[in-house]
Amino acid sequence: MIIVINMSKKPLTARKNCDCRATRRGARREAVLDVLTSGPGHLSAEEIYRAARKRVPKIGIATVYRALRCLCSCGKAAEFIPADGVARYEPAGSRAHHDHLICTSCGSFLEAVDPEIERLQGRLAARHGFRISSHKLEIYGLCAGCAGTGAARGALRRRARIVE
Amino acid sequence: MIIVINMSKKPLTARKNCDCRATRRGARREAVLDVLTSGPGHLSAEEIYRAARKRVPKIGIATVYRALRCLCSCGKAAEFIPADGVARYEPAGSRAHHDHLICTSCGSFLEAVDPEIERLQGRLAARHGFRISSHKLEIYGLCAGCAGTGAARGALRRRARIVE
DNA sequence: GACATATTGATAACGATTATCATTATCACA
DNA sequence: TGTGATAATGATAATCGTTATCAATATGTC
Repeated sequence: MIIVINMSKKPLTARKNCDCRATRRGARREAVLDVLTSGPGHLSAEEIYRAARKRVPKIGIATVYRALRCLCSCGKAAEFIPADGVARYEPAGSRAHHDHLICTSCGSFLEAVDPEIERLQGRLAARHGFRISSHKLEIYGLCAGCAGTGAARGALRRRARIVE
Repeated sequence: MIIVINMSKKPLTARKNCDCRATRRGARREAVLDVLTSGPGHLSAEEIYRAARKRVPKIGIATVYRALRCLCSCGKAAEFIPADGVARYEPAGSRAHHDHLICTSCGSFLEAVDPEIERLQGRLAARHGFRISSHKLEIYGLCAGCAGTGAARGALRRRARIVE
């Protein structure tokens, strides 16, 4: 009997001592990591693909997905999935855990963390005999820029379609 | 000029005085709501579809999705999307807001709420000039039942595939 | 150089969800 | 009680982000 780990789902634990085989056609994976660390952050795979093609024009979208999975599994990148279900990626490892404030008007992502909230989550879990491995806190609303200036109309327009 | 709200995305605000047209072929939507309120909760659309067919055998999956969207938009149901990206639904309206503790071993969902965490989220957002409209807190880990008893192996097995 | 093997790009496949469309049931009204 | 208007339905095609497949290619080892 052979047990094959189903790699279609990302492994939960990070690989140890993985360099994403940087010396073996590594330009691709280094390019993806480079896009992550030099870009604005919170990019989707598609956006990363477009940026990476400027560095490695022949790179394929499949390779980008493979690189992202590899980078995530060895802790160099982190994935998170907001309410629209499209995965977004950010550099990790050297960066601390944080939560996200997501603007429903302009789509911007703010990073924030409140140590007290983190601590209370542990307390909440303990109250239910639950052993935390990770958590995800996403706050949706209007960012400072959009909250004042006709943001509601902007948000509405984004959800409406003009016919004639 | 006619403005058509794009119904392909669920409206953010609940419809007012919507009875989901209960008197107009309402058996379908009532059946879906009935599955939601009588079932174990946190069901996927597919699971709701299978349960609803026991009540209305000829119901189609598209109608289930339509009913869920309608029920969500008028506040009778609530949708949330965990890390696997598959939407899950629960009855709403009479139920208070809560967060989810999701067991990565057995897949069970616990509901919990900590007023202090809720309050601190407001403070965190205010610190960034952010106006909250909603939030999503999901805590992943092992539930009380799985935390002790060989849960790690169970979780691994769920992610593995037996070949021969 | 020759072979084994990891990586790649193109593309097919996948799965959850949504759109389309002809059909059917219900409503308002005569 | 017809009758037309219209909303709801089921079957199914389409969509879209993501993953699997597979032949081709680049790299490492001997």
